[in-house]
Amino acid sequence: MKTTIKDVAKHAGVSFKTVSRVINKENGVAKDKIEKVEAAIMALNYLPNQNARRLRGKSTNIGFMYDNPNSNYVITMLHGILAKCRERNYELIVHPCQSADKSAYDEIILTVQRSMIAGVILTPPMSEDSVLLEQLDKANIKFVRIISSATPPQDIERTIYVNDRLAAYQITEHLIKMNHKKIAFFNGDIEHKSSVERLKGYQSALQDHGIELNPKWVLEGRYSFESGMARAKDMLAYSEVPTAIFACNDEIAAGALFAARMVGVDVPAQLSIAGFEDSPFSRQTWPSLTTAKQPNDLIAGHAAETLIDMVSSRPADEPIEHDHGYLPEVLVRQSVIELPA
Amino acid sequence: MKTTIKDVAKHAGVSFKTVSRVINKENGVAKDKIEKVEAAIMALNYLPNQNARRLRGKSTNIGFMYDNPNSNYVITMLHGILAKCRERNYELIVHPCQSADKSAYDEIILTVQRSMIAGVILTPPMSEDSVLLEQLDKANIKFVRIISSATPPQDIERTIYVNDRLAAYQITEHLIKMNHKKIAFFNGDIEHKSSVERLKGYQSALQDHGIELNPKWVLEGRYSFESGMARAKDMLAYSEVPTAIFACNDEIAAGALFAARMVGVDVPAQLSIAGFEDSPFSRQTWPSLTTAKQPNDLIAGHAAETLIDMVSSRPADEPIEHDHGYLPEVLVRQSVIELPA
DNA sequence: TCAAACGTTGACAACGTTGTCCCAATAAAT
DNA sequence: ATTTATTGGGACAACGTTGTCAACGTTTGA
Repeated sequence: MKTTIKDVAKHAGVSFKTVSRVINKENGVAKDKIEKVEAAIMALNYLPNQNARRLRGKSTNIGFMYDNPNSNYVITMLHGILAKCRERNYELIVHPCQSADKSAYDEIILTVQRSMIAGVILTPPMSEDSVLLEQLDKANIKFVRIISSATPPQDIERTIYVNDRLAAYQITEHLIKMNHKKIAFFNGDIEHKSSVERLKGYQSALQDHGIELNPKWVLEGRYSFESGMARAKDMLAYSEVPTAIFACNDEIAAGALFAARMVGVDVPAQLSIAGFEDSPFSRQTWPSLTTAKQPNDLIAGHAAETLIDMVSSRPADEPIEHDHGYLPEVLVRQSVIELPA
Repeated sequence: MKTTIKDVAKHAGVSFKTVSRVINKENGVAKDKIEKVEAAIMALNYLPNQNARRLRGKSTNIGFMYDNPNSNYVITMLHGILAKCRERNYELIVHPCQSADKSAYDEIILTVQRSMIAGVILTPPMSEDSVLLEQLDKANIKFVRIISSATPPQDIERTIYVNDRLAAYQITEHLIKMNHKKIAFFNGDIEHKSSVERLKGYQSALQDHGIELNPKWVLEGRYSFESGMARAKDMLAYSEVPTAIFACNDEIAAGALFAARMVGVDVPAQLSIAGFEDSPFSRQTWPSLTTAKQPNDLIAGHAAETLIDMVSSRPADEPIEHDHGYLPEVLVRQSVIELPA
């Protein structure tokens, strides 16, 4: 038998409404009663029934929708979001989905409505699909999204952005400073904005350092080990082989590493490889991967905070500045070697 | 303005209770009315308010508590559980925790009570902590746990078990069949029952094949890359070096692989390495790891199903047979080589 | 001294659903 | 024809909370 607000009221010798006031920190309750009520709450180990609360008032659920095969990314985001939810006493509905199947969108919207979710957090690639965003707006569902962008997006109040372009620029620049001039780029899924951004960063770094881009060395592909392996195998059979590969993420880099080993090319002695994302295994390959680390926990926390502020309709404490978005940090490890000048 | 059950009733020309009956598939409603009500539900795009439902009736939340640093494991379990939850119309509260900090237990129990969670799913290592289990029982919280065991546990009705011992036996046997006789064992966290079980499997495989166990080759450690690397570095400096390593999981194996490469030992030519768990990266190391794959999605789904049956207090459809628990499957890849007989 | 104002408190309705009960209409049995 | 089951469906309470409003006692100002 659960203890209810009325049990507390009886125990404290007040009406149950007064107990409600104390719980919700409304003002207009005498101090001695507050103490009595709090004592009663302690004594009875009372916990408000969230369902009743939600029935009467507003929803305190938010959703996390994702369509990303990378476990590590998802878990990091999840933990960042959960931490904020606990802090703010919100509950999280986790909802993995396949955005490939566009009928999934209806299902998402249905889920949101059914679960009385106040708003959702979207991550790439779903966060970049304008069809989905429009549908959400039409269904009047609030959301905060995380995207890849080099400049503040228009809807900055509900968008957290990560400056992949600048980070890719820095990685490329790092390769150039190590005297690499023949630098290949292995792209990820072209539908992901991050891959486009990373390519742009690569391109402008080359340009700024007066290195001509060889289009044969810019390879399309996917964000997968297999893609990296296949592209590297192709490329290593070229008549002119680059001295370095900038892979759009660590999986691709690991695939390239694997292929290099298969055909007997030594990394980094004969070929340098850089990745992106700082996946856990990037530290554990041989050689370990030079890569860029994204502060995903911070990003997720920020997104959750923004969403909760939005749906609890109280003004955000102090709008967090985003002058340049979140900037991944370059991690120098062993897979890139310096060439003689 | 949300549409409620009464709007539907008005639209269908029946009382709202009848609508409730239709929704809950209670019998005692004429067919024509059922059709009318269903049409009205469609027309108004009505969705029952879950909070009101839960307030009146039982909780439809279950919890997933975990304390496992392995993202891939967690995500796989999560998805297995979520799939069942959707099917059965339950909601999942995800709750990562640090079981190291024993005060976390109170917090878990508090969370369960606050969120009106009907029951929780526990994974190793938490699922093996008798203190936690006792506290849950005392707090009258239902749970289903997943553990490592070679025989059916006493509380079989709320325990799903994975036969790590037999799988480890099979991996070891595989090594023996490849003519390895000097086989080292790199253990994981000794507090995890899985590591104890895997060690036992290793031991009895050796015994059954008349190979004497060299205690110097059984090394304590943790379930981590660093542990595998350190142990391998130590071991490769021994006067007598084994021809194969059976690592308690893939991370350890990857660490050993890394160390071998560091000191110039060729894998698999000079040293075979087998892992355990089939982590995604185990396919992507060079050479790819021979390992054992656990059917984690099935296991998680089974756990969720068992728990939901338990808390919805309806007898399980047909109790699923577990004669020997779930058996991981040996995956032969490249990191183990056959020795001349 | 009385009225107005204030701070404090409680009675009651409402949220949207499900469970209980009971009544009406029909079918079956006498 | 009358009674007895059986079925369908409605009225109402209940779940545990918050919002609204009125009433209370006390202080303040005229």
